[in-house]
Amino acid sequence: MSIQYAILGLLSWQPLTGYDIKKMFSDSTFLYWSGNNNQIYRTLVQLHKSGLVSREIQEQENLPDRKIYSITDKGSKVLRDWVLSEPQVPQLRHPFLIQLAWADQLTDNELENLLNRYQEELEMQLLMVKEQTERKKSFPDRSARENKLWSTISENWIRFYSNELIWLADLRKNLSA
Amino acid sequence: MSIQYAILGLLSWQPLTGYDIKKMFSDSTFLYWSGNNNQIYRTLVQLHKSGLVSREIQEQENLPDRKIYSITDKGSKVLRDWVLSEPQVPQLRHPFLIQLAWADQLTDNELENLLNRYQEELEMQLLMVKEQTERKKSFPDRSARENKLWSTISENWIRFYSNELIWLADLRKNLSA
DNA sequence: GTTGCCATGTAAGGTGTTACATGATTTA
DNA sequence: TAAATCATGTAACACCTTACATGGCAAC
Repeated sequence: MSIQYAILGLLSWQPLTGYDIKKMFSDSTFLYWSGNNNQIYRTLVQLHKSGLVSREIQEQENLPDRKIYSITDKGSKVLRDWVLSEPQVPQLRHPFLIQLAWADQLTDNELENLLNRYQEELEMQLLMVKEQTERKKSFPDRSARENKLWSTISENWIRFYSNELIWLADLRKNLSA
Repeated sequence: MSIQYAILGLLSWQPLTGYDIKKMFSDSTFLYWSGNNNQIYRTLVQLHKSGLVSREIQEQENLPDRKIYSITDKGSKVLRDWVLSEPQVPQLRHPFLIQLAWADQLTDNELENLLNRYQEELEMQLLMVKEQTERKKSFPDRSARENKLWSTISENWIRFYSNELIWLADLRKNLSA
């Protein structure tokens, strides 16, 4: 899946500039792209070319013009079709498991050290996601059902890191047994 | 992280051809690359150029020569350094959450249908990972500690999909409440 | 007689990243 | 006076994927 549907989704709420979108990406965990300029600005141009978004240009003094993008009817339809399309299972890229796979060459101390460092990383991520959920002001509130959906999405990430910590604790137990 | 350390890891067990490696990738969940030719054969050439692997060529009649790659001392060192390097938190690409994020426009029926299809996908994946763990003959057994590490790695994937199913059930409860 | 396995490789393109570039305004 | 924010964009390249190409052998 490419970034374009995520952008269409954001625009389905409100008109935004590329800069706004970029910030929303980097503030959000579940919109998992880095939010780099290259991709966002190019995608917006493409969406505009395909008629899925419209563009209003606001001139500014001493700053580049603001280009405010809005979703079109066609864009809304494409978004809806995508939302109804075949759900994909999450893709997990887990380099740490690959490190572990060949970690038998390490001493017990080195291995323990590795596990400790991984645990720290996880705890940091978990904290970050929790904070994000608290703030969450970057996105507007909507219907009751939408609020449920959104809080369940945050919950998904929190559980992911929590479960990973549980798994890690079990790994320690298993190793020392 | 790129595919090269995974390949070095496989070669740290035994000499292999590109074709062998390709099969191991496509048989394995946690080596999460597609195992396509282009990447594997090119990476092997690069590893060879950098002196991290050596290559023995076995001629065959009527078939392309087998190129059997083995890890070198230098390669073993590089692998070890990588295993000891800073663990990275897993990268989760979860397009379904993005679908859900904009799913408020759907009717209750459409949403339920979407959740059902996602559940089916998850159950299929879970089955596949479990079967893989049962078979698991593609990789040789080693020390007791290594066996622990490997079974914990499989366990990580099984839990991931199981937890996702639990989360999905909770989402249903939450929506109907 | 078609499918799958063995074994190599190439072509083309999609998707994503980091870093570079500009330049005024506000904040610490 | 250094950094962050606003706002656009480009360059270069890393990584990964699907599909194409060859061709013999074995199995069903």
